[in-house]
Amino acid sequence: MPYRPTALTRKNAEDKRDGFLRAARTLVAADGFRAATVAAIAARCQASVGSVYSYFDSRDRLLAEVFRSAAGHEIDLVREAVADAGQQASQRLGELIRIFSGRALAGRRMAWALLFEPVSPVVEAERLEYRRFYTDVGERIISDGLAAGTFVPQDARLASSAVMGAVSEALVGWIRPDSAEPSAEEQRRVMDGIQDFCFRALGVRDLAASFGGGGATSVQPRTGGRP
Amino acid sequence: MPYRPTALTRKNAEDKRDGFLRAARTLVAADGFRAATVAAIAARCQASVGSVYSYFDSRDRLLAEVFRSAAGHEIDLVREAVADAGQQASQRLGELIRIFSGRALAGRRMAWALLFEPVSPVVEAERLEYRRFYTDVGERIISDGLAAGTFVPQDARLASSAVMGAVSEALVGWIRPDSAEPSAEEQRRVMDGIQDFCFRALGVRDLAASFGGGGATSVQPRTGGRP
DNA sequence: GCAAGGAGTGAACCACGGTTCAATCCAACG
DNA sequence: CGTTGGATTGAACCGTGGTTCACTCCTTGC
Repeated sequence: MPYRPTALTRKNAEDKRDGFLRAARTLVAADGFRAATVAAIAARCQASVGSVYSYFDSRDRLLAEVFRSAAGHEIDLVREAVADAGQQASQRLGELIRIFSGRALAGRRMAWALLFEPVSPVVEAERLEYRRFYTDVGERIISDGLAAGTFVPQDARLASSAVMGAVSEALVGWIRPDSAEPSAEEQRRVMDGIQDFCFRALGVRDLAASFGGGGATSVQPRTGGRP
Repeated sequence: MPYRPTALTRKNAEDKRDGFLRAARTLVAADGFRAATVAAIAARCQASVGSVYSYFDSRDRLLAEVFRSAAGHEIDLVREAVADAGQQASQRLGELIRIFSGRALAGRRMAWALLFEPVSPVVEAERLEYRRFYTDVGERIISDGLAAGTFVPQDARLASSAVMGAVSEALVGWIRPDSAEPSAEEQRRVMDGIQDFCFRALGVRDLAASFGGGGATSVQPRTGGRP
């Protein structure tokens, strides 16, 4: 508020900006981007509509930033999990799939918003990048697995896309806004099913060697008995 | 136009209605549902905006009908191809995948509109049914294959969803409005890749017995040498 | 106190495309 | 011909939600 702009004013301004972002994020997590109107965001901060525009060029940019931050958080978790999973391509891909699905099932509204909700082109551009990240990570893992002979020969990029598609589509029924929340038991079954599906698709060999032997996976390329 | 409503007037009215539907469909096929504004539809029939509303309750219903008809046509083709494919579950699923992908790659704009374009809730409801059809057909085929021992034990519904997701996601990069048209060679590669991926995921056994042995598929659940 | 000027306000504005409806047209009947 | 009434017209209307901007508020420096 003084003449010279800089002081702790800077901090206050940043806090305010952050407040708007956090408010928007909360709204998105609860009811999707659709619900994050400028009026709702402002109201949640006990601020006026106009003040939002002194911190953001437009609603689109604000929402794009919300998307980037929320998606970035998911990405970090996945990246971390994949990094901690060791060398085995199958283990790394398993982590990718499980963390991705687990997070989606845990935060269904947000997952739906990030993955499926219709959004403006500006936000859609963020989404494209976001999806691309997963496809890239998947491709890298699959390429490694291919080189190591863990997977059956195939186009890594195509396979990665297909994996992401399979995961997304298997999830969408469970995270749609009007769908009922799946029980923990169901969640486990879905996640296991997805992983098994993808592992088979990639042609994972000697699963027992990769994992403890118990666990979710029941991939038996040739014999296949009932669990 | 006479007092008594029925005559060949009936036919004329139906023709007109059909004209609007066809016009809308052409617009959708060219630029998606977004482009099918009431004004554009009317203009294409040299009619006025208002006249559209004497044949349809609302734009949404009109577009829903367009969706249903376009999607219905696709469904017929798939149903037919699957029926002609014989008993083998793997063959039937192969047809489903190949016809679906082939059609999408041949009519990219329409495929994008039907599968991915953001649409109003009313049209989205049609889409849900449309996707459901494919998932149902897939599930039935997979169940049959499971019973016959053609596929490895798994949840048929989940697997069907995953297959449709894998197919869709593998295609989306090629049918996005701003993507370049893939060459025939690329199209073949994509379709083969998708089918192989899905077959492996399902754990198709003794492929050579199902098919001629040549062709695209190169599924080797255990041995898998380099091509 | 008082002037300065940045921050905040919120009602008005705008864009957009679907929807309406009073006016008009016109083929068919007597 | 004159009348009838369904078909057609298209300009005006509306709902929605993002965006603007003239005005107020309030802290700071003198």
